[in-house]
Amino acid sequence: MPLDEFDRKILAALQEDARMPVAQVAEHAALSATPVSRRIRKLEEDGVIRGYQPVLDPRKLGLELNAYVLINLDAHSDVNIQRFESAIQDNAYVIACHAVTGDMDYLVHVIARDVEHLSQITLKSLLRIPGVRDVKSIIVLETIKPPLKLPLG
Amino acid sequence: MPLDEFDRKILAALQEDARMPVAQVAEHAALSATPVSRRIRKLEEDGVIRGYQPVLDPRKLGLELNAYVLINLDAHSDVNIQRFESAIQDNAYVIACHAVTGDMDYLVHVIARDVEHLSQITLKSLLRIPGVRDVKSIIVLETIKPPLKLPLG
DNA sequence: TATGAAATAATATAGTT
DNA sequence: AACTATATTATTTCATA
Repeated sequence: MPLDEFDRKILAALQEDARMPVAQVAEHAALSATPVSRRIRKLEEDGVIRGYQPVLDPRKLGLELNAYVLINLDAHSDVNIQRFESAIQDNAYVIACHAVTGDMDYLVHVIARDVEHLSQITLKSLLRIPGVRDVKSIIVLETIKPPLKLPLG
Repeated sequence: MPLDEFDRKILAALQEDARMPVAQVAEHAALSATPVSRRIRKLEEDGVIRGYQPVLDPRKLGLELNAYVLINLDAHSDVNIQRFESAIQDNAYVIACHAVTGDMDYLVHVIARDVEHLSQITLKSLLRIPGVRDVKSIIVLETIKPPLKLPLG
């Protein structure tokens, strides 16, 4: 079940364009369509490919502001953690969240329409989650490299 | 050219599964296949949909460790910035990078096989970029919410 | 100007070797 | 794994609101 060179070439091609026709993926992998089709299905079944997503332009959706918000809880009880993580799941403007090392507990990726909207999300949603002590916002000024591909080497 | 409710429903369906058949997207949007097909193409042409990506499981690719690395430059000359950003583009394990506010200049999302690999990336690649003064690593312990969807409301 | 239904074209999948 | 045949699916055409 480990990936071979064909699988890597297939994944690389799909990372270029997940809607690329199988025949074209096959060219990239120096294979014919049939085995590529079967391999893609196997990669899906094995959970290597978890799904397919459109890459949307946040600006075209009116979402101009990205921020990374570091959050601290005042007590790390199960209830607090449960409540925090559930509030995070429910907030559509929190597009990612990780528990992290260091003096802050969570790193939260927030996307917002503008500064006022970010402020509203921070003050009215994040800071009001019970157990949240402190938040520090890192605001994105410019995206140098957008998150698109994973390394396959 | 602003998005209407149909467009939002279409985008929401595609965010569930970008390979969903047009007929099925059409059901979600309470429309028939023809206009959905045309609307999707228009969304692509307008740059709202920038492309399509497979969602890969990093663990299945042997990438077990995520880190957010904050980086400081010692001088903000054009050369330094140019050199830094170009080095970032060339590094496949840097999967995203933003210029940010605060006392650090950049927030870099690194994905690595393990702690040793992260250490190697930090010491042998990032810290060796000319102009880099300081790095602070925030290591991801657990992903609470994986980055998948953008809010469409 | 945008839709829906039907016809056509493109593409993916299954069977066979 | 490839070739061929079949089945899905997408797109175009055309009539219409």
